[in-house]
Amino acid sequence: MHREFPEFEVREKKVQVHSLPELRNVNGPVVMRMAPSPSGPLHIGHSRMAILNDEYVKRYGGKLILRIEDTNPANIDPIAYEQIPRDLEWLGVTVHQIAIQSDRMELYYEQARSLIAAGHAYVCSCVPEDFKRKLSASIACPHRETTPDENLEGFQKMVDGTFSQGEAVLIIKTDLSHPNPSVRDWIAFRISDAVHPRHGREYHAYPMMNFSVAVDDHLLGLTHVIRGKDHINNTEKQKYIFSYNNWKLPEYYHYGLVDFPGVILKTSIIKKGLAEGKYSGWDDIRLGTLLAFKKRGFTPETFRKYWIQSGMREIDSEFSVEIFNSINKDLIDSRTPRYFYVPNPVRIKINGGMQLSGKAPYHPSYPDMGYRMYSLGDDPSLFVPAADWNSLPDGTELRLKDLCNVKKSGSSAEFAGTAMKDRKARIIQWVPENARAFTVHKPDGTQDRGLIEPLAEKYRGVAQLERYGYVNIASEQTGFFTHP
RNA sequence: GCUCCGAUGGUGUAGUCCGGCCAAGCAUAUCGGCCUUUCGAGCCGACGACCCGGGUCCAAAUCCCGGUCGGAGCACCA
Repeated sequence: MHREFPEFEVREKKVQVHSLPELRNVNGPVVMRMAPSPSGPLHIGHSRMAILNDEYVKRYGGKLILRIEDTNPANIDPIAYEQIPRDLEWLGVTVHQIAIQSDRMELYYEQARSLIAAGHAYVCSCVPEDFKRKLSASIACPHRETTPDENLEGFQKMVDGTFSQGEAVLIIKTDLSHPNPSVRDWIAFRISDAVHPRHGREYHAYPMMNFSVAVDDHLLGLTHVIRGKDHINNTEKQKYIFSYNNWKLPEYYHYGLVDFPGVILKTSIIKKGLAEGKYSGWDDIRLGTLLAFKKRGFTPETFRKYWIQSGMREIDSEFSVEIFNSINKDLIDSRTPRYFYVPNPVRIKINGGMQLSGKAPYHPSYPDMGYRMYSLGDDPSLFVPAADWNSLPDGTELRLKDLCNVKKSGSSAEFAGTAMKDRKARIIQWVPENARAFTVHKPDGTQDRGLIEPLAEKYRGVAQLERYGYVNIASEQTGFFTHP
């Protein structure tokens, strides 16, 4: 359109504003929560729930409650009580209050008694198979007609340990003809003999998630609940508790499930691997834990950007490593120094050179970061990547980056000046003879062994190893691969 | 099987509630160009999508019906 006067063309750069939709019914501050089960440290899957809730609390003001749902004593790893808050802190998630469910047992008992007294719950001692059979046929079990007094007495026996594991459960009456059989008369309490890491054997009757969640969502004053789609049916069940008590329902949102191809997230698998010595720890970089991403040098802001960009719709999706890496690269690149690393090195001698010296910027876009200077002397030897060297036919001219041109001649190289003349020549990295052995551990469990330039010795943190990738340098000899 | 939900380019999404400004925006990937002593960054360009079939309407990605495909849940896990 403005071809003739391109300088007058006003180009408005559209800034991508990926923001989350407004929540319904926000009147003043919001109260939200995240509720991981304490089976281990948080992984990337949890980070979505944490970030989304945190984003909204920060947008509207209010508070975010971390609720640790430790009501199944058989599935608790004590490490979680400490590690989950640390993981959240690293993510930049602001937790205003922590509620540990196993410390709130009396509240659940109280609510249970009140529902029993009102005739909304009953103690059932049917064998599970019978119970299920009856429910699927929409038939009431005989215990459903027990009087509130008898049920209160029965519940007391569950609580004080007169009944033992498996002998009785407390059931919430719902609707026996509900189309979804799992919503019909669901279990609110069961008895567990397992030792609870915080309370030992103090309690026998433990609330099921649907009961404690409903009670807490109300008592803690939740205004909005954001959680995964896998909870849609649970929401349905929990609504009965709200309705029996005439409690105001929070606004519910359920985001779609994310498939993380090839990422190891399941705590059961991780624990098995840890026990077998297959993984070095919860931060083993083959895992999808936040600890592992941290170790690889990812910045927490990457998680936030990624999940905001993914939105909150109910569509299931596949996690895009590509986009995740790209976000991280964009965030870290400008403050990441450059170094030379030569994986699988081959030694070459440069003939005909004079006093060779190298001068390479720490960051080409930021000269103020300085330069790496190397004096190599006459006819020096150095190392280059075998993959590059061997793929070039004899006689090819190539450039050793920030050093000089050479012409390949067997296993040595003829000096070919220092001027940039052939812009098409391949430019490769190199390291001097006194380079150090350096191993890069990669998330697929493999390692690359090679040589890193001496000036990287003191550096710790993520560096861009030119033409190789971003690596979190952890020690003089080892680094963890971040991404290409 | 039953209940519920969803479907926009290779990938991730915006738009769908309240139909028209959407011959569909952004990001990422790929390809090409510029720049650059990195296969990094930056800039420019190209590529590429509304699941299918009906219906309503002046007008449908958006509403309705049917189909297909995919997902979640399914009862002493959370």
